[in-house]
Amino acid sequence: MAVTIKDVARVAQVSPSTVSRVIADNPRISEETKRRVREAMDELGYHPNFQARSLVVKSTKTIGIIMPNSATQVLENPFFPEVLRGISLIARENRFGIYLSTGATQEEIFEEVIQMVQGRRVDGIILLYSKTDDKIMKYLLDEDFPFTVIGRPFHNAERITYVDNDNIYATKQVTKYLIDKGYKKIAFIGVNTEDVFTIDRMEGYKQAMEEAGIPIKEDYVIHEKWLKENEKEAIIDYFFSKELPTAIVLTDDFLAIKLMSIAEDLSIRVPEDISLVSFNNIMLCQYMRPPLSSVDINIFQLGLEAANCLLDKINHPETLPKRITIPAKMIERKTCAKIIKEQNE
Amino acid sequence: MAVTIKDVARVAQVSPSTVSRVIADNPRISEETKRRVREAMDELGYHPNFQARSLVVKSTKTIGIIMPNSATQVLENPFFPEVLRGISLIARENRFGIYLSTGATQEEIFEEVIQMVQGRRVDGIILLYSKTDDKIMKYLLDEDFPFTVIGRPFHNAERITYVDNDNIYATKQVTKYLIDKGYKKIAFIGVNTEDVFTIDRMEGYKQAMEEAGIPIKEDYVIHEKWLKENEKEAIIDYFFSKELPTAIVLTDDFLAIKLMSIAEDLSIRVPEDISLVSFNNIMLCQYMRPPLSSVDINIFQLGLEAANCLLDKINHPETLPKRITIPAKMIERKTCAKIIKEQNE
DNA sequence: CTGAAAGCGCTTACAG
DNA sequence: CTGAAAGCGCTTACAG
Repeated sequence: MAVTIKDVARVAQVSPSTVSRVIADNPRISEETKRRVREAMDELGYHPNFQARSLVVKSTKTIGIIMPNSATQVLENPFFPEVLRGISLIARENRFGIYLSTGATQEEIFEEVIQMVQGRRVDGIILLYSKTDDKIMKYLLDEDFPFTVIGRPFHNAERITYVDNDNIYATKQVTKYLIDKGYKKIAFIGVNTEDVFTIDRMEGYKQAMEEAGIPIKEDYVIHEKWLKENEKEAIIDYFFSKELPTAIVLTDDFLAIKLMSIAEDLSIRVPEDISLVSFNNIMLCQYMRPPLSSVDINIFQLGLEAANCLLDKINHPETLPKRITIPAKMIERKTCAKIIKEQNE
Repeated sequence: MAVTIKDVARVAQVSPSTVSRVIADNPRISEETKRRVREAMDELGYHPNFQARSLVVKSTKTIGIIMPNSATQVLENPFFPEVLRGISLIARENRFGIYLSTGATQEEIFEEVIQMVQGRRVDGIILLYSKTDDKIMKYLLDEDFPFTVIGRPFHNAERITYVDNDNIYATKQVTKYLIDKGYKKIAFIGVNTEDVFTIDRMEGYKQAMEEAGIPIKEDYVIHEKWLKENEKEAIIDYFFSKELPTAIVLTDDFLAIKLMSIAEDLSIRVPEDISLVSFNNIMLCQYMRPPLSSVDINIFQLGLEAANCLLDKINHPETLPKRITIPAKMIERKTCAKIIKEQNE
């Protein structure tokens, strides 16, 4: 059986209370007995039992991380490991552990969240995504449980601490960049009604277009599913059924990479025939040919700050909700042509 | 404060013991009182406290996952999310939670492992990697703590349950495939002395070459670092300082993708001038141009089986160590030329 | 400076 | 079929 505080007490010839106090390095214990107790601990190979400690101090020193549902392939995206790396850094520095959700559907995940908070498995939660329709945030808010979200909450944002890029602004800038080069036939690929960040990015695209006085063609705003789920043939048909855009803003590098491969098959040249800018700046962007221009959203930083905010909330429950904005920066590579001049039809 | 078993007992007019028994669905409790207790639980919104339960039953219902150290960029690799998806599936089915390591260095990770097992934070551990030099496995073995590894343990393999591909065999097949096409100047990129799987893959390469009677040129066996860490210029120099291989086996898709981009810059054509096969078959392979031939190692399955084995070990501590081999299968795409005939120099 | 006692929220023999 | 009691391994007032 594992060695407990009692065993140590016996060997060190003190009471269990005293052993507990030297673990906490209580200043009221004499150096002499601290030494003796520590010796005993080493001798026996004592390690405190976490469960027991948690039970009495009512803190688990672990943070729960809710991933997007693993049934989809969102996880193929390097976003996830990178954000985890940021969170890990802070967790480790503060000696917190990480407890991960495993649910495959929204419903399962919701159940897990309830388990985590009611079962006192974690001290706080980081939501790795923000959906337009999600019971979790509301639940957490109602329970007044510490949490933080990566992305902009669709509801109750003013009551929630979250960290996000300014997606509207960033996409506006990117679109402007294209407009300034002279493009007018600019499409936007990758909205979906569930993910708030895609909605924000679309909004930024629209604002830039409007400010430039370029009318937005409805079939230039394209749902993420269209590129993700369609067979190559369907996409090709689409491309040839209407006037091709000359530049495209995409919400995700993966979409851009898929599109580039299709373009190549169709002998549509990037950037000569069509310019591309996407988001996330995954490592692979630089290895594409041509190398892909992409907005670096600082995923690591997103995770790091989310963890920081959460710990802050856990340690100071009264801190007010706040928003942290992580800068995003376009990395120019070779998928956008130089200045061109385009007629508006 | 959270509602406890006592609160439920009071409302349902039974003893706490009885409430505990209806939670466990003990058959000795009458349906009538079960109903009453459950009503009380619903009414109060009762959820069992996990810490307390763990403490007495001495089981945490959570498995620890040890990731490779997050200081490096290994995590950029989609291997990780995918293996996690497999583990999650099994964990969830068995109502186990997942506790994740956060360490950035080998030493930190080792400390964490000790915490996990001594602090009774987890019931068992899955090691996501196998290194040639690693104290963790030895420690776990000495402690007789349930664990499972993904990859082949370099030491004590006969005493450890692990799941792996047959990397030697798989690489041998791939190399043979190239040899059968008529290649002789075949290089191997991506060994490193730390990761057992790269050593196994190199071994397979060597065996195939030897069996075909093709002498192995030393500078055709190339360390992973060479491609990962060098600047483009250094790599270019290297390529032109010696006779170019006509085919290359790479241990990882990322290496292949990087190499393809460099080749394109040098106007070395794939597959006309140089054929390529790599490992992992990440989603992006199909979007490369030309689409990259790669060995599908079934990452999801690797995770799933590792979790299965671990649960088996947790539930039946006496089960003997075993090895599970997950099949690997080369997905032929367009990076290997058709039959050619090559002179051996 | 240190110890005895109570308690965190559960489970599980033991008894009836 | 159900309850009282002891205990899991800790921490922390309270007392001295």
